[in-house]
Amino acid sequence: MENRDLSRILNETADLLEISGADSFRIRSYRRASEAVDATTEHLAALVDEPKRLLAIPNIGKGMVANLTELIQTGELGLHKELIARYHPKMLELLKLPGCGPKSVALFWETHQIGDIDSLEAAAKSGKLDTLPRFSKKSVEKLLKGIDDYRKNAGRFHIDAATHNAEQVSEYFRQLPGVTRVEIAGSLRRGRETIGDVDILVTGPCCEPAEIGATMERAAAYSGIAQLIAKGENKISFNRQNGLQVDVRLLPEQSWGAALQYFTGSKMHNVALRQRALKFGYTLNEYALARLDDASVVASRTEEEIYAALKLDWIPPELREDNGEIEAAEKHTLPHLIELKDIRGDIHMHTEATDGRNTIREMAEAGLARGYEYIAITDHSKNLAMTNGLDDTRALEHIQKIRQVDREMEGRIRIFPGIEVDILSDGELDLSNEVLAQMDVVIGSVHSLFNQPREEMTARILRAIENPNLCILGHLTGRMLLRREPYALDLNAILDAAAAAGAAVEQNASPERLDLNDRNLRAARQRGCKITISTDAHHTSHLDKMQYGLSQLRRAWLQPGDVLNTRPAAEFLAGCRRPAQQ
DNA sequence: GCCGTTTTCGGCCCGACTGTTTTCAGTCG
Repeated sequence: MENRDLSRILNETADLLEISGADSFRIRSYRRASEAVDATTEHLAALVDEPKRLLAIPNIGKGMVANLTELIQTGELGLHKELIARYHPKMLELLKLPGCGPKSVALFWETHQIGDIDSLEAAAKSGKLDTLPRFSKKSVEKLLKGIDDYRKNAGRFHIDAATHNAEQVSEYFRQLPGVTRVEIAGSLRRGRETIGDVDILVTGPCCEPAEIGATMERAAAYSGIAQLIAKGENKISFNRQNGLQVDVRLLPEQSWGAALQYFTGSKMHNVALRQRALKFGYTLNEYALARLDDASVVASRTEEEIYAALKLDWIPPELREDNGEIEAAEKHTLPHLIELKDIRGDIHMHTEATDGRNTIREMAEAGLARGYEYIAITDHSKNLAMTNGLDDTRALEHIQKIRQVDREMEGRIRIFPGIEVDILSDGELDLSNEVLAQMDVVIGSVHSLFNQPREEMTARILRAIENPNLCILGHLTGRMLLRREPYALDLNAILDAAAAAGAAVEQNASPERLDLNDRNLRAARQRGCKITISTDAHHTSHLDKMQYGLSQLRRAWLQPGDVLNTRPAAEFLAGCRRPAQQ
């Protein structure tokens, strides 16, 4: 069992305990344990015979070791199972609805035995909920809207979970006899932020007619299959434990390039490419680019050959959306897309001073290990009381500590003092301007405004942009979680104001909170808005998430120079200084 | 349920916002 599965079950147990009205401190213990398991780099299932090492993990005590041992040995947790049985298997899904917390879920269950979204929707529509305390017509309407929004995203997975699963499956196929190549295709290869299902392509001598039957049998024997959906001659489909569907195709080597191109998509890109093929007197499908007249193969072994035969440069998968990439490939004007190695600093991270897990020094070492030239420490401000956010006094002390560690690192990596402040309901920031002026990086966040009407919220952010101490707008669209629709705000007005004021907008690379999608990013660049990317790391391991946010930047055709933290330290700092201050 | 004790029981991050509650519960971060 993987760490993330252990972590998930502990977290679900916490949710269920919360619905059952259990002691809040016990619930918190399960959540902390879940986080601790997720943050551990060691494979915990391998430590099942060494309880002392499990016990050494912070927030894992005797009770949790027993829980983990049970989970690893039996694949189940008694308490988790018992609570699910008491309620409904789909009960936890209700918690994913916006504004629907444990108290409401418990109320729905106690009054009407509602345990899944379909029943909740039916009850809401029939007026059954109107009699419940705290449920007016308006709140029921809001609930129904939430159900609609949720369904739009249901069944989709964040890019990191999909990548993790796809890599595990790929690993299995790579070690099968006669396999020479395994590649992830589909929307995951194109770097979409959420993924409906995963496409994996396999080729090698194992896929020749004499071998393919045996190979398919080996594929079906994979232990990572939770539920087999279909098994044909050259394609197998199955669900993973978490419900993610994976399609694996066994392909002959000679049509590898055509298949990779075809199954990478997107649909619109492929349509445009096939039209272009017709103009040249060719036809394109998943097996080959071939002549229309005599069906002879023009190209099929590699993507490069196929694009070249269509008089096109090879197009990076992230651009294959029929957004002008074919014209650019024809004129040799495709952008040199930004890459991980272009990023010189991760400029949004938290430490143990607030809700991070590591020290300033540990974050700096982790940044150094990833080859960064600088980082910015941006802990929370006081408005986020739950995180022990910094007030003016503590913020000033924190600046001193950050500068001290900066000196200790002796130039191997620079550490800039910063802060993630909250934009308050009046558009002010929640720390004094005297203190903010001493920070190199001030990120303004809209944590507490998420439920505002569009005009209100936009006005508050516009007001905050007027503050010259604000360098970067963070969490801008509020897509903090997959379940939530973006904040209702006038993004264009905000981008215009930010561009005029010299403030940057932030792409948060953490997969569950990719704030800006490719369209937003394109709009930002068109307006000449500064753009940054960072991980919002709360743990050293989170720094690895940079790659996921990067694919959105690539999809927006961004080049290294478009992103502020691809610049050397001095240029980056100059970019953070607002014109009003210069 | 975890942790750290002036060690085996008591403490454990809390403020802003919303809606409908005329005084606060629920949700969120």
